[in-house]
Amino acid sequence: MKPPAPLPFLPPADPPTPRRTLAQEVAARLRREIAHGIRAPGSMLAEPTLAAAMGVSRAPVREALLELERDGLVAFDARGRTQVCTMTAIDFEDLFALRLALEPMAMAHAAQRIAPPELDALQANIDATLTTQSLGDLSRLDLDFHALILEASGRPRLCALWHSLRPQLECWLGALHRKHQALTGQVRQMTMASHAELLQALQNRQPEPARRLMQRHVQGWYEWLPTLEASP
Amino acid sequence: MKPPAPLPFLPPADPPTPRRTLAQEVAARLRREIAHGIRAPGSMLAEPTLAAAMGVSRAPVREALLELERDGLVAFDARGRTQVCTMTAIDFEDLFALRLALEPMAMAHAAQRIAPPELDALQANIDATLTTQSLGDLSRLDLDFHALILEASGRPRLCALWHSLRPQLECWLGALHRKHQALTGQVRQMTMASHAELLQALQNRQPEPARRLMQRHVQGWYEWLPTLEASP
DNA sequence: CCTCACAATACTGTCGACAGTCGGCCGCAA
DNA sequence: TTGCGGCCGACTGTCGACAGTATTGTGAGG
Repeated sequence: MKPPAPLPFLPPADPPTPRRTLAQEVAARLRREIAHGIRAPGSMLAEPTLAAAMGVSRAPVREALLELERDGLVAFDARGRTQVCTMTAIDFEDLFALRLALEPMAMAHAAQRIAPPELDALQANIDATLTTQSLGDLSRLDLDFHALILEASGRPRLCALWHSLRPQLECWLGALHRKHQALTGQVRQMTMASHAELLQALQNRQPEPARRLMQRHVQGWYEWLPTLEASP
Repeated sequence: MKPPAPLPFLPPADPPTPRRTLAQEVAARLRREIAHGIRAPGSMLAEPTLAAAMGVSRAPVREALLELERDGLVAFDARGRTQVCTMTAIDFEDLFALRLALEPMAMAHAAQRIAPPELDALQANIDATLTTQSLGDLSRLDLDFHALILEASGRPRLCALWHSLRPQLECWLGALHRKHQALTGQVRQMTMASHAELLQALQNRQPEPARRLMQRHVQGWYEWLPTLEASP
């Protein structure tokens, strides 16, 4: 049917995971909207309304809402209706307590088995941090850095658990950043210094010092963030 | 309209959560079938087949499969088809490493804030353990005991993370138990003794000793289970 | 006998529709 | 004016159907 046409130039051809389903797109969009505060905590998400707004049927929307519930961004009431979760100070503590349990462990594992390409990716992340302009980009790179370490730990469930917390972290940090855009430079400085130390610890390949360093790093954030709240 | 009829006898009236949706029932059934080994690891789960087998349409089945994926019992390939996960020795280590990170932390929190009704529930669990006949019942009560402690910790996310691991634990323990029914008595003895110690530690309300005890308890199981494997 | 092309099959992702149910609003009566 | 009852609307849970696509079996040809 087609003329010979011997691959004029191969099309974009990134078949690894272009498997974007509508449900995933809806979920990604809702995640962004929640993280950006467009969907306020406590507001209801009705399936027909969302479906109409996004030009799809209810099926992908329903699937996306189930995914957001897994992420802890929305909750279903007894009658199945969906509501954007509200983050309290207790949730904040809870979240960081879990980071404090999971990330040092991942760091110890990663120090034992990390490979050069992964170290390069971490270095690239630090380099990219240099040119960020907004706190939004900065915190995305920050979480990416930690995600790389989790993946380098080689523990799939550990990694999965951390990723199930990430959307809530993004949501929390997003709310924080909308109030403190002015601090970008200072935060970037802190982040880069800490991450460079973490990278160095991974290169040294000693699990225990690496674990302790990550413990201090997360603890440091945990103790520093409330000071931001106190001084708007 | 009605004659006086002063509440002849109030109907079953358990409106707390009879909100069983078809998707939840399908998910529960599939979970059981996977834990019991009826759905072998690696076997495919096609939506139309399952829907026909259970007498429902594809919609609840699809929702149930998403839930099972969240539980880590099934996985989707690149084309969206569903496959029962296979558990390897690495997965086993992974799972227990996470218990070792989460449960001692929960134990420390629970020791500080547990209330009498929750202590009673733990005692009732230990009592129920006395009359169990099968390893299946035994491990369900065992996991219930730990779940009660997680809930008593008052950290919703910590609890949610642990619950996301539970189906995999049930699956693993189920496979183990089908091979070692003979050991029920011995296992019951060990479990009851350990759980009584844990309950005592909670009553003492001291976080650090409680944490260390739970650490030893989980570590003990982690080191004991492989010896079961070695001596069938 | 092996290989290649084609047809038949099977499954996923998505859509629109329907029944059941609950909350809210309006009107009516005391 | 206030309390009550019935009607309307909205939303969820579920169903059946369709298009697109990859897989498998089959048959023809070398």
